[in-house]
Amino acid sequence: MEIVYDQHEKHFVALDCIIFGFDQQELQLLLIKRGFEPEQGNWSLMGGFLKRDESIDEGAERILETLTGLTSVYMEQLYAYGEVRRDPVARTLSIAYYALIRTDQYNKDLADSHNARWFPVSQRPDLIFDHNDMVEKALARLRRRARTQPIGFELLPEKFTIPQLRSLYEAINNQPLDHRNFSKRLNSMEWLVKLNEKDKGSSRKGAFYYQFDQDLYQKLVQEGSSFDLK
Amino acid sequence: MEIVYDQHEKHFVALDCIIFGFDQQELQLLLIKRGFEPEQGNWSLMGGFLKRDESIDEGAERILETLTGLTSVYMEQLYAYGEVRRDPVARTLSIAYYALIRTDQYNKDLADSHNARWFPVSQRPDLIFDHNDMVEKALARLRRRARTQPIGFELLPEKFTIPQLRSLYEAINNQPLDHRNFSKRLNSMEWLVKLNEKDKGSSRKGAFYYQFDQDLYQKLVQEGSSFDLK
DNA sequence: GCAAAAGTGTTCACACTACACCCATGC
DNA sequence: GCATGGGTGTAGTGTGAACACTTTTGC
Repeated sequence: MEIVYDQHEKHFVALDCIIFGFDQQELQLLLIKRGFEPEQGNWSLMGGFLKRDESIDEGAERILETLTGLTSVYMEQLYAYGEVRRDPVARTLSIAYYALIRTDQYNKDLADSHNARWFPVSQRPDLIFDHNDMVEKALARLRRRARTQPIGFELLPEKFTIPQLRSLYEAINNQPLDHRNFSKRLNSMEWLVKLNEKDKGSSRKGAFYYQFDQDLYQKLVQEGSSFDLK
Repeated sequence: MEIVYDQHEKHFVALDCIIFGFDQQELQLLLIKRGFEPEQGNWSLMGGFLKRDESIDEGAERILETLTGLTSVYMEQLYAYGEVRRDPVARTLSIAYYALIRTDQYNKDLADSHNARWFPVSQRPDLIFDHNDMVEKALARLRRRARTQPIGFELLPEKFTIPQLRSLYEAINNQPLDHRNFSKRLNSMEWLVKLNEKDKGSSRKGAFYYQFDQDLYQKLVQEGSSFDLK
């Protein structure tokens, strides 16, 4: 059957992952040091080639798992990069995905074995090929998404405090937020579940833990309410 | 040099175009009737295969030009589709693009020769493969973009009236707009240039023509102002 | 003079912003 | 008792939504 397409050319298709994390201070990026030419020794995104028997989503998940050991992670397709000479070795398309992971849950040994390291996004090194473009686009996308969809929680532990969440949003948008207004907005969100437990890590008084109620959120969305968190 | 990638598989890469137009009444979609198997006789998006010596953007432009004769059209990459069996003939990725064209400017003979036809988006036929998904995603993207970027003008003639523009926005969002509020908002936009000329086509009184001042808009954006048109 | 669409102004309510004070606790 | 971060309340302002009337012109 494939014969009818045989007049057309085939292409290498890579998948590159922009992996974001949060260390309670700054937004972080997981990068790998290339162990092979070209660009050996330089930093790049984690990537790999698409296989015949996997969808592109599956391919991206496989690559993320190879580096971090994680599955069931928030991941979203970012953009397809297809300049003719973007890869100097051979014509290769790349479909970029970005992922949000919890920095305390990935497999450090795996990451080490790939020479991976976390960098604060604000101090990331120059990357190979068009990977800098990818990171910038991912950042822009993350900023927009964090505003309109409840994805920030993917970067925090299950239980988090409001100051932690605020700190995350400050890191994502790289600007300070008024803590009273932020709390006020959050407290008006029905899907935010207050727990009877405090985090004493960052203050004497302690801050209450909260959880995101995914099910309730879904229900509220279906009823027409929407997420908007500046 | 290509040898280092030879262990990896190559893939067919298609480009599919969601082509939007506006007939002053409804948002339209340019579709083609398949002249070959599989799915012969069914409706689909205009598509084609990526060539070795063109970028994916160039490929999408080529395919649009093949059908419409148009170049320099507003086009944006939408999404990459890569389910393993999305194309029953052979494993083929598709990168979808959407385009906004002026329905009075395309080459009708070319379109006819491809068995193309305009459909109101609300009455579009069922499409082959995953093309329905593509159209839905394109519609969602168009709605969002039209709000935050001045791309609606791409669907109107150079000179347009405020009622025309409103009608376009009503068509895009499929909901009526208050004409006083719409005018008020528009009139507060500096980049809207009022001409000394009226369109008498749709009323006795006639409506003034306007133009979009691209240069001024760019300048205003750089000064930090932003576009927001509900 | 009347029908049909274009154009303009006002009011109201809500949401966002800015801003200041009290609370709980460990040392 | 004091320093540190957590938590709450209020007043002012600007933006968006609702809504009604006048204008122009061809017939």
